[in-house]
Amino acid sequence: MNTELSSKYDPSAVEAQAYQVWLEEKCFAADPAGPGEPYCIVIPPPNVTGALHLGHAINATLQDILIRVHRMMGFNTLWVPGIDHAGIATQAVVEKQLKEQENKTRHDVGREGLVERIWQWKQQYGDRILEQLKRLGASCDWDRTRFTLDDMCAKAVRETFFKLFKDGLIYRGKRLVHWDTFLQTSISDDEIYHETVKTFLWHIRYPIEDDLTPSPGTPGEGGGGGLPGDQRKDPHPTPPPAHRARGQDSTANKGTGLVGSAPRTVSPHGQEMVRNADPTATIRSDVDPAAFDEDGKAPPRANYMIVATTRPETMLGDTAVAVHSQDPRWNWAIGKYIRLPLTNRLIPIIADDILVDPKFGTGVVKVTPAHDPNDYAVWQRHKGQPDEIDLINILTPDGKIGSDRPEWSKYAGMKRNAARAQVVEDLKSAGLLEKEEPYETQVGHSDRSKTPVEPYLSDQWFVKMAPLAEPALQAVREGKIKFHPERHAQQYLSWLGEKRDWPVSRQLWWGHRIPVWTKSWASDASPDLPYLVPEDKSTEPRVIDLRVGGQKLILVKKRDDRTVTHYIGVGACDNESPAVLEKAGFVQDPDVLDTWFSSALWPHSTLGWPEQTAELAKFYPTSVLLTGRDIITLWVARMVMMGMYNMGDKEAVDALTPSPGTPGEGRGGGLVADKQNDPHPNPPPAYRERGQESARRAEALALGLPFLDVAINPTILDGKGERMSKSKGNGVDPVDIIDSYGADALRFTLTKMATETQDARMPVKRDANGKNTSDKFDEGRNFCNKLWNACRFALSNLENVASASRAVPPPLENSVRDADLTYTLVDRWIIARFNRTLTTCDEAIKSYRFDVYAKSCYDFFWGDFCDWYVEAIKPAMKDPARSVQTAEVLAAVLDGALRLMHPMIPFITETVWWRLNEVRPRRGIPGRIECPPSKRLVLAKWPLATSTDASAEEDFPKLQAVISAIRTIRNDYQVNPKVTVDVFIKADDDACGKILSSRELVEMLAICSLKDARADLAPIQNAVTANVAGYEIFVTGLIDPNAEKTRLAKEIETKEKSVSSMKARLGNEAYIAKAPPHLVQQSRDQLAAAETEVIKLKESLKKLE
RNA sequence: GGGCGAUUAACUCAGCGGCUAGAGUACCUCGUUUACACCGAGGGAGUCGGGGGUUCGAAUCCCUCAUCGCCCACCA
Repeated sequence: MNTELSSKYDPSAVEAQAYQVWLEEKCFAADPAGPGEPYCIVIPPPNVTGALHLGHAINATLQDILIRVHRMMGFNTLWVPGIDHAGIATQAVVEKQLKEQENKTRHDVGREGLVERIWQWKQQYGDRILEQLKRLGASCDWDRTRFTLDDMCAKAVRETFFKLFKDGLIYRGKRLVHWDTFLQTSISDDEIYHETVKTFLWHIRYPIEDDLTPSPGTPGEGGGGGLPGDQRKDPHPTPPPAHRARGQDSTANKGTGLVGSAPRTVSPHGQEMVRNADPTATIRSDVDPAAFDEDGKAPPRANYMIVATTRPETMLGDTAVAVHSQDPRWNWAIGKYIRLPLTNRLIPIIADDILVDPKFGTGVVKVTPAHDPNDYAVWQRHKGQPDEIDLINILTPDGKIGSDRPEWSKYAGMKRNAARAQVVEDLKSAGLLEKEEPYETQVGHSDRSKTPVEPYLSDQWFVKMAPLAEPALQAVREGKIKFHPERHAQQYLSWLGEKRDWPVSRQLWWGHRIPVWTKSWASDASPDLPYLVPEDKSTEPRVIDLRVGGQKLILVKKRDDRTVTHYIGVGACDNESPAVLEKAGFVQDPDVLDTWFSSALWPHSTLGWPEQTAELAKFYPTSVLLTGRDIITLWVARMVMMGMYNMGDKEAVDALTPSPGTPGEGRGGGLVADKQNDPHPNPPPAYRERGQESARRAEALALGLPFLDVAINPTILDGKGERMSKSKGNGVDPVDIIDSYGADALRFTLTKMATETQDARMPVKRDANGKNTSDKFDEGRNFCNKLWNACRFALSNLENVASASRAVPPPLENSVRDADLTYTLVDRWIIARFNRTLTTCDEAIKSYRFDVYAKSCYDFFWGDFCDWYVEAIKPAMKDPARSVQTAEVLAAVLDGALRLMHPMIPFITETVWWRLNEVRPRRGIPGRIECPPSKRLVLAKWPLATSTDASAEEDFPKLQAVISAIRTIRNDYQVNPKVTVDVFIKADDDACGKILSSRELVEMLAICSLKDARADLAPIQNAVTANVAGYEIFVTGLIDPNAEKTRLAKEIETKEKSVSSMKARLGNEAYIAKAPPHLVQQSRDQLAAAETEVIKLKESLKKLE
C-alpha cells in the first residue's frame, strides 16, 4: 500500500483505498461477546424505491459520526444497515415501469409475476443503495444488512401479529377506502389524483315530519333494530383468552379482535378505527346565536330543510340530517325527523357540531355514512349514543346502485351518472328541487383506471391503539426517551394522544402477507378439521390455542349462522404454520400489512427477535434513533409502541402507565409543564458520566424501549425553501457530489448544516455536466483541501526531525511535568486550544449539535492550527536546537486533530494517519495530549480532554492582536510584503517582557523589526500608531501625514463612540444597582481603557500637526 | 383549519438576556514567501421582517401584524 500523500488532494483515490482497508480488516464488524458498553444504531431503512438523496446522506453521515466517535471511545459499537420494502411506493414504481416498458398492468402479469418483478427491482436498487452508503463512508456492519421483507423480519412480523391477535389487539373492522369501481379494488391515498369537474350544486328540500313520536322501529330507542342491515343483531363472538391488555382502557377492550362483518368494539370514545373521525377537530361551540338573528327576532320555523349536494344520488343512503346544536335556525328541530324524499324513509335530525359549520351554506348537512368519510365519522361519533344513526350501503362493487332495498328499486342497476340524472329528475317532478347552481369541485380519480373513485366500506384489519399508545406516551412524557431538539416530542405526543386505531391491511401484493387464514364449511361436515383440531365438535364460538408440529397456531372458531362455520387461523413465527393451515384447506387473506408494521419492529427484529440472540441481549435497546421529522408519527411512535409491547417487561410497562384513578389531568401540558418545574431541563451530562447513562439504559431495557434518544436531523430544501424532488428537478444526488467534491467534503458540509433548525436550505445550480450541484459544498471541499495540505506539510517537517529519545508515551496518570515550562507560548497555546476544542466537540456530540462539532473543528484546524501555529513554528522546525521539542508538539497536536475529525472526515484523516504512523510512530505529550498508538485511525482511541492553560490562552491572543495591528497598518499603507518595517512598542514592563520573549514570532508574522519595547519609550516622531491589548504600537518609516490624520480621526471617532456608550451605561443608576457587579466592573474597565486610548490617539494626532 | 419553523451582511447560516452582532461564500485591495490560489494578509458590507410590551439592559423573552416554508387534516 502506498502511504505517500500525493501533492494534489484527490478524493477518489483516498476514499477508495481507505474504505477497502476498513472492509478487509473488518473494522465495522460488531461482536456481541466483545468488550465495551454497547452502542447501537439501526439505520432508518431507506425505501427501495430508488437511489439515495441528500436527505439520506445527511442522515447517514450523522449516524456515522456517532458510530465512529463511540467506536473510538471504546464502546462495543454496532450500526445495523438495511432497506425498507416500502409497500405501496415500490409496487407503484414497478407497476409504472411495467406500464411504460411493456404496456401491461399488474393484472396482466398476476400476483406472482408482479411480486417477482418487484424482487428484481429490489435486488437492483437495494444493492445500489448499499453501494451509495459505502461511498459515503458509512461504517455499518454489512454482514448484518437487513431487509424489512427478509425471513428474519417476516418471522418477527408473524410473531407480533400473532401476539397482538392473541391479546385481543387486532380486530376486523369496516373502513371507508377509495374504491376503484372499474378495477373493483381499493386503492391507496397515494394513487388518487384530483380533477376539477364542472357540475352542479343541487339544493334539495327535505320535508320535516312534524310532531312525530319515535316509533319502536326508529333508532334512538336503544336496540330495537329492525332496520335492514343493522349489524347489532350479531352476538359478540367469543373473546380470545383474556390476556391482560395494557393501559387504562383494558377493561373496555377485551374480547374483540375477531371475525365480524362490522366493527363491534366501542372504545370509550368511540374512535377506534375512524380514519376520518378527527377527535381534535374543533367543535364549533363559539357560535354566537345572535349571528343568525339579525333582526333580533327568531326566524320562522320552517317545515322543510334545504340540503345542498353535488351528489344527489347518494341521498338514497342518507340516514340522518345534521345541524349545529347552537344554530337557532335549526336546533329546535333536533330530535325530529325528515321524510327522506324518493325513498320515503324516516331519518332523524341530529346535532353534530363537528360536521356542521353553521356559517356555511344552509347550515344543514345530509349524512350518508357509507359513502362519505365525514359522514362515516358522524356515524362513528354517534354510535352507542342515544342519537345513534344507521348506515346504508347503496352501491355494488362495480359502482351501480344495489338492488337489496325495495325503496329504491327504481334506481337499482344504474351507474352513478344515470342514477344522478334520474334522482334529479324525480326531485324536480316532485317539486323538491329548490335550486340547481353550477359548481366546480375536485373529484378523486384512480390513477390506475382514470375513473372516479368511490368511498366504499370495506373489511380491514386494525390494531387497537389505546393500550399500546399509553405506555409509549408515558415513556416520552417522563423523559425515558428524549427528543433532540426537545420540541419534536410534541408532535409525537399529540399524534399518539389521539390513539386512533391503526388500519394495517393494504390491498396490495408487495408486502408481508397478513398471517391469517380462513375456512368456512357446513358445520355438520368438516372433513379437514380433524387434522388440526381432532376433538372439536362444538358449534360454539371459541378460541383454540394449539401447537401443530411444534408451531404456534391460534384458531378462532366463530359460528356465523346455523349452517356455516368460519375458522380463522393465525400462524406465528414459523414458516411451516402456513403450510399446516393450507393443507387443511385454509385460504390466506389476500391483503398485505401496512409497510410500517414491519418498520415498527425494526430495532428488535433486526437484532434477531423473537429469537433470544446474543445481539438482542447486547445491543437492545439501541442508543439513538436519528431520523427526519416527517416520520416521527408514522415510524418513531410505532417503534416505541411495538418495542415496548414486544420487548418490555409487562410489570415495568404497567408501572409506567398511571392507573385510571391516578390524577392525570394535570399533565395536559406534557413536556412544557415538566420543563417549568425542572430548573435544569435536560442537563447536558458530561460525556463520560457513565453511571447516569447506564441507569437510563437499564430502565429502557425493562420498558422495552427501542432507543434512548431520538435525534431529528433537518430537512434539506433547495434555495427557494422547497423540498427537493425528482419531478421538480431540484434534487441533488449525493453521488454526483462525491464524484466532484469527495465524500469527506460532502460529509463536512452536511455536518455543518445539521443545526437545530427544522429546515436547511441549499441553493441548487447546474454544473458543467448538467448535473445539479451547490456552492455549499465549496466550503467542505476547501476545508478538505486545506486539511490535506497542512497534513502534508506537517508530515514533511516531521520526516526531517528525529524523535525525542525518551520513551513515549508514559501513562496517562502522570501529571503535568515540570518540563512543560520549557514549551514555548505558541506550543502551550495550541495544546490548550486543542483541549478546549475537544471539550466543545464532546459536548456538541453528546447533545447532537453536529454543526457545533463541525464548526469547532474548522475554527481550530484552519484558524488556529494552520493560520497561527504552523506559521509560528516554521523557524523552530529549521533550528536543530528546537526542532526536536517542536516536532513532538506538532506530532501530538496533529495526532489529536486527526482523531477529533475522523468521525466527520474519515477518509483523509485515515490516510494521513497511516503516513503519520510511519513518519512518527511514537508521539504524545504526557498529561496534555495522549496518543496511544493504533494501526488504523478508525479503531484508535478517542482523545481525552485535559486541563487547559489559562495564561497561554490569555497571552497568545495578545500577540495575535499586536501582529494583526501591524499587518493592518502595513496593508493600509500598501507596504510591499518583502519590506520590513520598524516597530516600537510602549507598554508596561510585564507586557514588554512578554512581547520580547516572542520577538521572533512577531517579527516574522508581521514582517517587521521590533526595534524597542519598553515602558519609558521616548516619543517617536512620524510614526503610524495603533493601540491594542495594552500595547502602544509605533510603525516608523512610512508616514503620510494626511493619510495618517484621516486614519487617526476615524479611529478616535469609533473609540469615542464606545466611550460615550459606556458612560451612558454607567450613568444609569439602575444599571449600577441591578446589573451583576462583575458586569459593572467590566464596563468601568472598558471605559477606562477606551478613554486612555482616545487620549493617546489624540496625542498622536497632535504630533502630526 | 391545526401543528411546527423561518425572517440577522448580496447569498447560506451561527448567535437565543449583558463583549463594538459573527462565520463561510461572493465582493474590493495587496500578494504566487517551496503545505495549500480549493491559498495568504487586509478591507467594505447588517435600523437583527414591522409594531407594541417586559427589563438596568432585547437579535435573544412576551404579545401582535406581515411574508415565506414544512407536516397533518379538510373543503357538505
